[in-house]
Amino acid sequence: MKNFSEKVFEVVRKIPRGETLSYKEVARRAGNTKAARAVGAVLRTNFDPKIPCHRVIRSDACLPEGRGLGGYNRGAKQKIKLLEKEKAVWGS
DNA sequence: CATTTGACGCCAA
DNA sequence: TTTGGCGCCAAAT
Repeated sequence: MKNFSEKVFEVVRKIPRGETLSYKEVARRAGNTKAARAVGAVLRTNFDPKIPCHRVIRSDACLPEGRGLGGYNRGAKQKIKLLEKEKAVWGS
């Protein structure tokens, strides 16, 4: 049994290239479906290039850019760029 | 140790 | 359909 943050790191690390998971999904895999918020808090605090946190997006990311895909410790701009580069498709 | 903040999500009006 | 409010969890102050 690991701490929530550790589980989150594992799940995010397991995300295959070109795939995207919502915070809710990651939280669910981590053990708490309602901990979507906590997932963001952990990812924001812990920097780690081994963890493609840019593949973790909001559930309502399909909405107008006003909300964006969520934040990113390296800049939301970079996050979107990476997703596009990975040919990842999330909503639409 | 208690309180506030925040990369979220869903329900109600 | 769009806007507002509530709930949940973990980390920071």
